[in-house]
Amino acid sequence: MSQDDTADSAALEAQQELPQETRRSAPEPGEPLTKSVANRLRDLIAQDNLPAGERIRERALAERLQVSRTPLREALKVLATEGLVELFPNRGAVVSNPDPTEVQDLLQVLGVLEALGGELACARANAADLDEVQALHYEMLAAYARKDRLAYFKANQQIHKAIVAISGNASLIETHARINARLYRVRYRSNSRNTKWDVAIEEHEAILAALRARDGAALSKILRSHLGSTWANVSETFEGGGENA
Amino acid sequence: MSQDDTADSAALEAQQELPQETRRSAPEPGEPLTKSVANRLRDLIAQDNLPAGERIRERALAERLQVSRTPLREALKVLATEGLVELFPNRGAVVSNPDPTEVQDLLQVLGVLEALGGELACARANAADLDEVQALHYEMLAAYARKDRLAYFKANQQIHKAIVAISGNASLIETHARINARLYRVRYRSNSRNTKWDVAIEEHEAILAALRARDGAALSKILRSHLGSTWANVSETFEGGGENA
DNA sequence: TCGTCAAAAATGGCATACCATTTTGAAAGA
DNA sequence: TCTTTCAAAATGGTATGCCATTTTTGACGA
Repeated sequence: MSQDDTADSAALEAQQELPQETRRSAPEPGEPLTKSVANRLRDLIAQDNLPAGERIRERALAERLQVSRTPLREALKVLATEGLVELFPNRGAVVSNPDPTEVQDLLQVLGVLEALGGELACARANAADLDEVQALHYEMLAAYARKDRLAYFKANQQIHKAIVAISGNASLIETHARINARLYRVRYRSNSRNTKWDVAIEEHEAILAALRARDGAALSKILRSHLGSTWANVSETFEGGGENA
Repeated sequence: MSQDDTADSAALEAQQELPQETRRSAPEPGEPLTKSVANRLRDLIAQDNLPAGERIRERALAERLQVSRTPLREALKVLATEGLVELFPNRGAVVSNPDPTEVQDLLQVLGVLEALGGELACARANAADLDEVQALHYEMLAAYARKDRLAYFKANQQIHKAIVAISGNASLIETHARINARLYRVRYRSNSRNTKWDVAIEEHEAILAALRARDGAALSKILRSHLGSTWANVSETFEGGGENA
């Protein structure tokens, strides 16, 4: 596990900074335990704190999370529905570890979802929306300049999320987030290894331009092909080192 | 509730014939109760046997299904994740009843999913695939000729499902099915009321032609606009009689 | 040394019990 | 008659216990 050090240390960093802007340090009062546990599990999975491919022991994990098995089991069912874990009857749960084909499929779906998001965003964005995306873009450039991979990755994710959010289509937003969550770990690893940031930056410039020009068709096209580049990066990761079964 | 009779009697018919080809009469041995219960609930919801908008009593429903609350609750969490029911902390679950905006959003997403499905299907379909879709198309025409709304509806659904299935993209197939499930009830109602079958038939002819010609771009476009017609029908239903809160 | 197999331990599946919150409904007051 | 109140009932949330299945293990035999 030589060249994984970068990825792993970055993953360690991520333990403090949570994916997206989901801080779940404070479990709101009155919030059902099941929901809280599900959120915590999502974070543990995204940050690779719950080893992918390994069997999940309900009793042990329940104790670790300081809850009984009931809410934990309910949460696991939810995560299984979301595709983050797989359930094997009478044989427990395992954190999903998508193979290259699955990742490719997921990216393809994500592509058309973002394409739709971009199309709608061009039609609906107001000035504040555009400014916010622009701001996120600058944040990403800042992270790029500092070669801060984690910050870069997160800003990048937020830009795509923001564009989809502008669409105003609740179903699209939710579906996009769901697919994205399933890809999070893989893309994170890919990001921490990949060196070709330049291409992505250029594509993002084009994205910004199309959005500002409200050219829905163009933005749509760019966003879809943008995920093509993502696949190019991710697939390298697969070829490179497959340290997880 | 005058003009609802047609819809309701058709819904009654549907109680015997299950949506899609999902017959769950025989719960396989060894299948977890939670899964089985989730399946049964999906059917109950699709067929309007679980009144939309009404509060679900866990104890009562558990008794009705002859299981304890534990697997029922686990199943409800799953259905909530799928968007088929909504959970209110400490206040139980309710069968989701999408408002017009939600339906529009869902249809929009379904549109790009089917567009992608069609594109991929054109590239991957083999002779048998094409023949099967053609067969389903004829079945639909048969139902049309007999004015058998239920059969027509189901054949229609199956055609779209089949095209997406040909894509071979597992994530797409799953996401498509998930969104479709959320629209099932609404579309069913719309189908049983709507009189303009002709348009849909024509569009389906075009779909078939594009698929046979393996014209991915064309099929993609048709499928997306096809759901525009669906929205036209469904929205009428909303304007017409809103018998459910 | 390796494979087999049965007993024991561990695990997941499900039911039940108990608690906190919500809902109900009847009595009291305006 | 319409509110308000508050206690009883019902409901959802969580923990625990038991059972069936699976996994482990170590003794036995090839």
